[in-house]
Amino acid sequence: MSIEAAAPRRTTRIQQEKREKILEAALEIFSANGFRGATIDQIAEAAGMSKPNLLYYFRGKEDMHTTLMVRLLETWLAPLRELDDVGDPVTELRSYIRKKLEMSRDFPRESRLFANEILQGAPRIKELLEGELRSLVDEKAKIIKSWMRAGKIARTDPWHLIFAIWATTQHYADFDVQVRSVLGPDRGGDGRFEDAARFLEQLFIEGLKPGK
Amino acid sequence: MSIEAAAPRRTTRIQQEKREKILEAALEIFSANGFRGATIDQIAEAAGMSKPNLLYYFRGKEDMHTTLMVRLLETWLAPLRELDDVGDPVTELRSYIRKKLEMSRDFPRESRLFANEILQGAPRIKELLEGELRSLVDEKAKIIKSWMRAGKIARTDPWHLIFAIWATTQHYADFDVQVRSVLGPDRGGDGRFEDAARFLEQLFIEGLKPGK
DNA sequence: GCATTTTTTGACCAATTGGACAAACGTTAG
DNA sequence: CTAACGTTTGTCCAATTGGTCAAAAAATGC
Repeated sequence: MSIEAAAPRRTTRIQQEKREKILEAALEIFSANGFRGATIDQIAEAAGMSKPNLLYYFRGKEDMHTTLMVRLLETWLAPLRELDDVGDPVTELRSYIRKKLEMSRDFPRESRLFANEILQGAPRIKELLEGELRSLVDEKAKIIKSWMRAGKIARTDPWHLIFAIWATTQHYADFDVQVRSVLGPDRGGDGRFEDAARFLEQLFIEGLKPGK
Repeated sequence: MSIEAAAPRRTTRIQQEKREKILEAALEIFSANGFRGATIDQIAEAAGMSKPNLLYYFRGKEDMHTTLMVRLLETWLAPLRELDDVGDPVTELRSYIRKKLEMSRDFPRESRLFANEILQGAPRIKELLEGELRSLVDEKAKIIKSWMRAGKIARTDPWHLIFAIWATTQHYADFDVQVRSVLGPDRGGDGRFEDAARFLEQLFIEGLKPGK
C-alpha cells in the first residue's frame, strides 16, 4: 500500500483495444442514426460486448460521442491545414477539393456524424467551431486573399469559397442516398465520384481563373 | 340512422386549423431535433395543446412526419420545376440559384427537416427520390444539355451541376451554425446571404461561361 | 333547450432506454 | 497458491416516451 493517491494507469493493452473497438462501433451507429437515434445497446452489440461492459470503458453515451467528435474534427480539418501558399494557387485549391472529395468517398460515416451534429445546432462542439475552426479558416482565407491580390485567382470571397468547397464535396457523403437515387443504378455506381471530381474541378477552376 | 356507411366529413373549420397548427409545430420540433429526437409532447406543447388532443388529429408521430415530408417536397422542388428553356440559359440558372438561396434563408427549417431525412438514409421518402425526383432531374438535365449543345454554357455534367447548386445553397440553411461561427459576429449577420449570393453567382456563372 | 356529435383532457400503460451495482470471472505478481 | 486487481455480465431501476381510453367539455343541428 503506497502513500500516493491512486493513479489511474491506462492498461494500454486491453483497455486501448476495447476503447478503439467501441469507438468504431459508435461511429457506425451514431452516423447512421444520429445521437438521439442511437442506443447504447446497439453500439454495444456492434462492438461485440455487453452494455455494462461498454459502460466500463466509457462513462456514458455522451462521453463516446464527445470523444468521437473531438478526434474526428482533427482528421476532418487536416486537408485544410495543409493548404499552403508555397505551391501554385490553382494547384493548391484543386488538390484541396480532390482531397475533400476523397474523404467523402472514403469516410462517409465521419462526414455524416459531423453533419448530424451541425444540423442539430452543434450543441457539443459550438466552442470548437467559434474558436479553433474559425481561426483556422481565417488564416487560410488570408492566404487565399493574397493569391487574389497577386492576380493568381479571381477576386471573390474566400470564406464563401471555402464553404462552397465543403458543401459540394461533403454533399456526396451526407446526401449519398439522394445522389444515388437521382443518378440511378447506371450512373450512380462507383464511378460517381470520378464524375463528381471532374465536374467540381471544372466548376471551381474555370470559375476562379483570373482575368477574363 | 341512415343505411349509408359512415362518411368521414372534414369539419374544415376547426379540424383544418388545428392540423395546420400541429404541422407548424411539428416542423419546428422535427427540424431542430430530427425524427427520433423529437417527442410528441414537445410538438403538442409547441402547438398549444395536450398530447391526446394532438393524437386526435394525427394517428401518430410517423403520420405527422410523412404529411410534412410529402407537402415539403412539393414546395422544395418548385424552383427546379420552373427551370425553363424559354429564357436565356445563364439567366435561368442564375435565377434558379438565387431562388434556392432565398429558400435557405426564408425556410431553413424545411431545409433541415429534409436534410435530416436524407442523412438517415431517407427511409420514408426513398421511393419519391427514385421516382418523382429522379425523373424531374432527368428532365431538367436534358434542358441543360441542350443549352450546352447550343454553346450557351460550358459543357459539363448537368446532374452534378444540379447537385452543386443544391449543396451550396442548402449549406446556408443546414450548416447555419457553422457558417455563422466561422464568419463571426460581424460578417455572420444578416448580410451573409447577400455575400453568399454574390459569391455563388460568380462561382457558377463564370465557371459556366462558354468558350475561353 | 336538448340530443347528438366533435373536441379535449387526465389518467394510465407498455416498451424502450440510459445507467447503476454487485457478484462472478479472469489475469497476474509474488 | 493466493491476494489483488482488472474485466465482464445478469439483473435491476427510474425516467422517458409513444400511444390508449373513457369520461368530461364544448360545439352543433334541430
